[in-house]
Amino acid sequence: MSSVFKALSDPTRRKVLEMLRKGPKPAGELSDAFPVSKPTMSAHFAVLRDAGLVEAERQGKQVIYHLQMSVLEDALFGFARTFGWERKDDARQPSGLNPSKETHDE
Amino acid sequence: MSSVFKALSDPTRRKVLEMLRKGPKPAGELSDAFPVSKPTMSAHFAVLRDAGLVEAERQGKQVIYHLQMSVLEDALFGFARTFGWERKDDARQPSGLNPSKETHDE
DNA sequence: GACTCATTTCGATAATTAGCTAAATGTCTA
DNA sequence: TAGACATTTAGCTAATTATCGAAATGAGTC
Repeated sequence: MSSVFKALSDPTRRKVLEMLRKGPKPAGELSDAFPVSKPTMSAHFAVLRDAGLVEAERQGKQVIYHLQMSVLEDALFGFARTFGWERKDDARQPSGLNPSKETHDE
Repeated sequence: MSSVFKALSDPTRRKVLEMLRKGPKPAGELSDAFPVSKPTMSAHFAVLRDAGLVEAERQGKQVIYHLQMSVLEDALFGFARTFGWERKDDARQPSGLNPSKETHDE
């Protein structure tokens, strides 16, 4: 959970996630949208990957990044829920499913 | 917005916010709940203050910290909304009120 | 196999962070 | 005003972060 919020604490990374909202995109296309070097963007991707917020899929020469909505969802609303907030259309699995979903804090 | 997520990226600070959920508490009482020094906790409070997530009120010798729910709410759901999620009982002000509410990103 | 393209890894640097102890500040009480 | 108490500031260190250019890797193409 910390790693997700850490990932979200950078505006570049938040914008990357927003770009991926519309669908998977190659690293290069994402990188081109920001005024920093490719290696720097690659480091940002690594932070997002480590937080589980995106997944990388090699496709020929390119690496395609996919947004993992559920991870974002779980962190955001999991935390919000401890403050008594709920989201509309809460369609979480009834408990019993989702065996070891790493819900623990830290 | 970055500063809020940065503040939330530390488990100690998240737990402080959760403790404050039940009501305002003095710095000392909050500090005693964690296995780190008072100065370290004071630094955590400063991060939370700078993010606007808490406010400090001097009351005699003590400093009482108050949770600013609305700031947490705005950051969490403001971001969630860019992903198409909504919160139950969304009672935000109809637009036109809340003149310069600092909604800009970064 | 050599070239090119897309991306990541390496190695470096500057800035930020979390933590500590010791010292300073602010406020009440005797 | 001298203590005592609650908290913060100062000064330090070790670890992490964001950034870069250069080099390495992986995958297709000629």
